[in-house]
Amino acid sequence: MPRRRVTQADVAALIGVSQATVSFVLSGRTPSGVRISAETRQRVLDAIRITGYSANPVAQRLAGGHNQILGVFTYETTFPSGGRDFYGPFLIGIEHAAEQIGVDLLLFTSARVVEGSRRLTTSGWQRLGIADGCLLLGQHEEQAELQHLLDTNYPFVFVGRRESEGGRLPYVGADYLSGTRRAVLRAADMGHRRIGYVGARTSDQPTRDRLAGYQAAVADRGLHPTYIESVDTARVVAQIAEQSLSAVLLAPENDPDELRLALLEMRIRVPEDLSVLLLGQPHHRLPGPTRWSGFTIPREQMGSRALLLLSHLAGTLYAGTSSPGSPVLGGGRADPDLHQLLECTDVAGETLVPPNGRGGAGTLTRSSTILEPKRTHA
Amino acid sequence: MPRRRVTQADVAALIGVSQATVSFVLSGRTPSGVRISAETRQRVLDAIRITGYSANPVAQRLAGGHNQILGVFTYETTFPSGGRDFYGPFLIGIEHAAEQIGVDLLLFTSARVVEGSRRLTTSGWQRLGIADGCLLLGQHEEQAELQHLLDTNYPFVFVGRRESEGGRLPYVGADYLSGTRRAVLRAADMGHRRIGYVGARTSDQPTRDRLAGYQAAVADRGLHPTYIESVDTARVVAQIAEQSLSAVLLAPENDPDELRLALLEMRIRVPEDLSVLLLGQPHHRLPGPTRWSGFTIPREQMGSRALLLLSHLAGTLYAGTSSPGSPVLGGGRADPDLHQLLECTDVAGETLVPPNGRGGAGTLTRSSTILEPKRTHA
DNA sequence: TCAAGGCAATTATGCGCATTATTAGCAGCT
DNA sequence: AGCTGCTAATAATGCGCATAATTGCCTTGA
Repeated sequence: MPRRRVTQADVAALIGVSQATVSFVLSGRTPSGVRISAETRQRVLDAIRITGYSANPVAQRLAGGHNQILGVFTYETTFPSGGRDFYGPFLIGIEHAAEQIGVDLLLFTSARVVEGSRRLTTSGWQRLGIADGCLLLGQHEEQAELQHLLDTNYPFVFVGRRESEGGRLPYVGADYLSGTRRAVLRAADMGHRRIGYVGARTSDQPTRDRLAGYQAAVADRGLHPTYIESVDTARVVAQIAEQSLSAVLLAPENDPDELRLALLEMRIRVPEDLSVLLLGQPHHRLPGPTRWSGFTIPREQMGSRALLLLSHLAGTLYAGTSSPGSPVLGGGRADPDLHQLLECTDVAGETLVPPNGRGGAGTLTRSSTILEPKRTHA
Repeated sequence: MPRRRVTQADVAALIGVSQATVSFVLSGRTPSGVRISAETRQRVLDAIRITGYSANPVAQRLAGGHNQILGVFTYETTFPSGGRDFYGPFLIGIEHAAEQIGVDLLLFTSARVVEGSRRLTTSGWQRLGIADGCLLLGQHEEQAELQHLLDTNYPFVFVGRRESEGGRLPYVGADYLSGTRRAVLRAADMGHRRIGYVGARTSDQPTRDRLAGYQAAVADRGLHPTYIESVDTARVVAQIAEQSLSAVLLAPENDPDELRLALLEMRIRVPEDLSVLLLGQPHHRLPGPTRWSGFTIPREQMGSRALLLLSHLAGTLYAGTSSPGSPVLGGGRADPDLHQLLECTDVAGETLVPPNGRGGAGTLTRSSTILEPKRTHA
């Protein structure tokens, strides 16, 4: 057993052929009119088995080939120490898919951190090249960086929907829009008429999608939209009371447990006085005992689907020595859809019930005692 | 701006020197009597700044250098989907350290899975070479594989203690032994005389360490050791009653909440009738509401310390263009300790109280009603 | 008998960098 | 002048693989 790793040259020498022949057999491709006889091919394969040869991914990559490594770039720290981790579920899916298709995952943890989020600067850039392609997770991407990505023709896939001119950014996202829409309809069908939306007024895609879904569904049912910006919990509670809402949709940046407590202080019970629908898993802390109604994002599935898509785009799929020779040039000339939207999973939960007193709001008396919040809002 | 990435040759051409000169300036090393004048060095550095050059990690590695990539090999799936993840906390620490020292993390998710655990087979083997070194996490390692690792002189570090002849396996572990010892002493100092140990009878290092700690502490205090093997919860409960224990140490493979419930069925309340000390975070499911006494493993710290150690061993630490030229050959000729044991963190918790009726066990009447368990044990 | 053409493979080259071996230039000395 | 010794750099090589360019051989047709 040689201490040095076995190379294609070793394999070739063993059966008296050239290194190039081994390479051709391995890749299955023969770009320049090269032919390998069935017999030679078999001898090479045997020699590979005997020597236990396995390609050096580094050399493969340097020579312009693929190396079965896919990158994962997270704009924020991948594994946050405080509270629940946001990327965890995605990574579970990603890892699962990676295991399935036999690729390694490269986490770009070395990227420079600017203003709390990682950046794809020139230096970070070069490092991407190690992998055949890269998954991008997080919200803080910059336009310039994306442009660069597109320009270089490097395969990448966003986890999470990304609108772009010409639909040039590939992504695997969750369908917040129809999820939110269904949430509204569920409440409406149960008799709720005053259904509010509580969330941050940011311009990220998920927020836009949720708002669009809310708006559309409310219009559908001839209801009146009520937007509540969630900066200060006390304020949110006050507004809910003022507007005598009987149900609210809660964007995931809210902390539902905190809100519930604050509501309780104002004698508004969930769900007896107020139904609550969660639009995705809350970002904050660990889940409490409450089974919130609403929907969840299929994060694991998003992760694995994204990796699969990326793998297609990167052409990282001839794996073993099996298939005859799928074309692996270009970038994603095959079928996989560049824009995949996954359905959100509705959760029945226990916080959606018919409106109080079966009439609708029944909140008039309550609201009168509540209009002036005791808390000062900083 | 050239579409192609900037290479050392480009930088060199810009100021009219050779590619080798650039390489020398970058690495700071001059193995064979090569000298670079301060002036030239400065010009090179300027050119690098101007062009935005950044090394190609792939080429670096192929040419026998380091590439600031450290591998992470987990014998089990890194991100388990069922229940709580075991590696998570380690990874948090690992990532944090990686970010600090500016290295990327390579997850070997492509390794073949044999009998439910990943293997470092020959093929998996080759892939390790991509990284400068590798972290190993998990219990299912094989002797042969480890031998191979040592033979090839590839830098690696175990997360978790590993005994080995000659102490050749580098690791960063938790001091289960003294942690367990302290747990016993805490109970004894509170008046407990009958302190049992509940755990699996496996031969892994943590179990051996815990048992050693238990044994030593019990002997210290002149107590009698009671070992209870945890296969069937009902049986465990029965034995606890039979032996009229007033406190038990619970190895982390037990599910404390489940045990507590089972105990309750036998009218044994925790902690009134039985004090319980947890020897590390339970492997199973999410933490319940109970604040268990005992200790926790500093998993995050283990992760980051391990990565730091690995980084030393791999010589992955000249980073920027700063230091004059630290020796980077050999393997870990510096100070970092190859065997690091981290102290476990004691947790006061609410399940350790003085023994019932201040006398010791006070369990005689209780045990008589309990001796025959109602459950059949499969 | 010789060119044309297909087959089966080989040789050559380069990816970007680290590193060894080598060279050019010059001062100081005998 | 010629040699040594020193500084400051360059040229050359190889890592292991992918791939373009090329070669040798054999069959076929005229």
